[in-house]
Order: sequence, then structure tokens, then C-alpha cells
Amino acid sequence: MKKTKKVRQSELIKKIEDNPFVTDDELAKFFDVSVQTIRLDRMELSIPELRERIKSVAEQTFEDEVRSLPIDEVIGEIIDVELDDYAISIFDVQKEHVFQRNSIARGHHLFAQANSLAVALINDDLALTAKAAIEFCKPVHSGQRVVSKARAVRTDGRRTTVEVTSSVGKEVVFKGEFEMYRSSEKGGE
Amino acid sequence: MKKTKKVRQSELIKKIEDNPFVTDDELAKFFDVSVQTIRLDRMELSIPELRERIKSVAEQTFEDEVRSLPIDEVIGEIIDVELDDYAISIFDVQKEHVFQRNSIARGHHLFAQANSLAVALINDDLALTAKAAIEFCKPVHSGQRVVSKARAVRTDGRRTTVEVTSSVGKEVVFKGEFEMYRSSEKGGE
DNA sequence: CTACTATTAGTACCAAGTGTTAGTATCGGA
DNA sequence: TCCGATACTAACACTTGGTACTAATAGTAG
Repeated sequence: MKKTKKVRQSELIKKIEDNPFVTDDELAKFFDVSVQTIRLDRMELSIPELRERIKSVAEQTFEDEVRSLPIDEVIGEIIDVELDDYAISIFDVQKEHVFQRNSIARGHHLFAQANSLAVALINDDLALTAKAAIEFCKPVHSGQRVVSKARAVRTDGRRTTVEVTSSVGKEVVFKGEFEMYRSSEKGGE
Repeated sequence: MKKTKKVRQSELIKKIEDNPFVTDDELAKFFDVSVQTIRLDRMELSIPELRERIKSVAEQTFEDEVRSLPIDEVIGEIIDVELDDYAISIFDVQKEHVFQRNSIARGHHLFAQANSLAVALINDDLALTAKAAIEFCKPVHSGQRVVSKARAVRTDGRRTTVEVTSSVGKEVVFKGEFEMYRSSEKGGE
């Protein structure tokens, strides 16, 4: 027994959401109805054709002008940011971030905090780190809170230099100069 | 005067990279040549047709949706090490290591691989990174395998300089010079 | 002049559709 | 039982943005 129209249509929605790359033909075979029926269903549900679906998915990535980075991709928590100017984040060092032997935070976590802060600072949807010169000034231990401050010091075309200083209390634990590369020139999104 | 074939083709590459949504027809008008010429150019440069371009852009975004994970403890797998001399590790870039937007590996993962390799290289139970100068030479994408090679280039008291080069295939993607600090002088484990 | 390259033109074909019209099947109700 | 609505299928013409191929032409170098 074939599914009813209602059932088919609601499954169709899921099917297409799940995989927008599916053609009417494939759907017709899947639901064992004619291609025309699928087309009618799409009409009724106002689901655009394959190419339009794909295009809109592609456009999202490509033309989305919003900000550099979804917030959940940042290591540490950003507490203040003024794009292309400065940004601040905090990062609480936990047991999983330290060496078992000496409970000193592993360098790459401090680097990651600073690096993602530098990325988040750049007002562009494609920001990459080109170079960095960093210094680990003092060991950081489990339980400490690292406050990282980033400041864009100069921009030359697509390259922006960001200075990052991380501290625990008043003590500087990490310093870094990041040369960031952006996809378009400053302001010219 | 029309541009030469070479000039046109190199501009064509940029044009399409800049906006993959452009049709042959638009390109033909832009360069004031026939559509066939544009097609021949694409053939020679093996640039896929509009739909394929859009599709691949869409596929990238779609595949990377809904994924974001905290960084792991194990950064790469060490496959060879000669203490205080050299070390090699491999790191397979997965979806969770890249930016959702553009599928480029986030810098701190490459740093983490290199940094932990430098740490592992030092024949001491307290090895810390003091400074580092790093360079991200080429973007790394999901699915690629990064091979990192570290070599101790000089030791001065408690400080050892380690040079790390990471490659995907034959292409260098990351270079770094790490100044490592150890708790005791060389040989004193 | 000939050989060769670059370019243009034209044809047939394809995928994955749209839009339209027409025909069939089936069920529910007066 | 017949009527009509709903669902489905079919057929045809047309669209976009191409591929693949062939043929013709213009210009230039040897």
C-alpha cells in the first residue's frame, strides 16, 4: 500500500532537508510515484528545485557577510569585542589543559585562546593566521583564569597585525604578535 | 586592443575564484570574446562548469554543518623520535579541526601538533615552550594528513631551539622555530 | 605559401528542471 | 448509481548552462 499524500509530503520535506542534493527523479523512485507527482508536491510545499537549493546552500557560505566566526568556534569566552580594534576573552585552565607531570598548562591552549581571539577580531569572514611570534612568559597552572587582550595595531591591505597579551591577574603569561590575513581589504566587504 | 590568451586566462582564474557563480556567458561579455573561447579556456585550465563549482561550494558547507568539538588531548601521533635530535608525527585533519565556513584547519591545531612534537623531542621531564616564531604557509583542509618533522638545531644551557616543518604531501604548510626551556641541562633526565 | 594558433560558429545532445494541458483512477456522498 | 473532487500520470514544448564535436576563418611566423 502506498503512502498517502500527506505522509509522503511530510517525509519529502525531511528527505530534502536531510539531503538537499537529491533530484526529483531519485525522490520519485524512492516514493514509488511519478516524477510529476514529486514536482507537484514541491510546488505545494514551495520547495525550490535542486539547482536553486544547492545554490542557496553555496551562497550562504560564500556571500554571508556577517561576522568572522560563529561564537562557539572561539577558544575561551569572548567578553568584549570591537571589530578591527580590540577584543578580550577569558579562558579558565582546567585539569585537561595541563601536563600531568607538572600541572603546567600546555602551550597550545594559550596559543589557541590568543589565536582565536585574533581571528574573531578581524572583521571578515575569512580570517587566517599567516605568521605569529609568541612568547610564553610564565607557566600557567590548573585553576587559573587567563585574560587575553588583543589589539589590532596596523593593517596593510589584507594583512592585519594583532598584538595579544594574556595575563593571570596582573602577571603577563603570554605575549604574541599575529599577522592575520583576510579575504578582502579592511572595510571593503 | 584585446588581451592575449595568457592574460585572459589568468584573469579568468581570478574572476572565477572571486565569484564562482559567474556563467560562461557573463565571462564572454566581460572579456569580449565568444562563449566558446571561454569554454576552451576553462577546458585548458580544467575549471569545472558553473553547476559543478556551485555544487562543490555547497558540499563543503553542508558536510561541515553541526560540527564543532573541543580540542583533543592527543595532538598527532608520534611515529618516530630520537631524543634531543629529531621527531616525526602525523595528524589527520578531521571535520572538527576546521572552520565551518571554509573548511580550513584552524591554526592552533597545526600549532599544537608542532608544539607537542617539540615538547616530546626534549629529553627532559619539564619541557616548556618559551618562544615561538611560526608561519602558516598554506591552508590545510579537512581530510588531509599533516606530517610534522621536528629537529633540535642547537642547545644553549637550558634552552633548545627546535625547528618544525609540517607538510601535506610534498607541500610545506607550516613552519616554526620553537625555543624550548628545560629544567636541567642537556643529558640530565 | 604553408603550418599553426586563436578564435568563432554551429550542431547535436544532456540534466534537471518549469509550465501547461490532458487523461485516468479512485473514493465519497446524495 | 452517477457526479464530482482529489490524486496521480503522461506528454509536449521550452529553459539554462552547459558538453562534445566539427568546421571555418583570421592572423602570424617560418
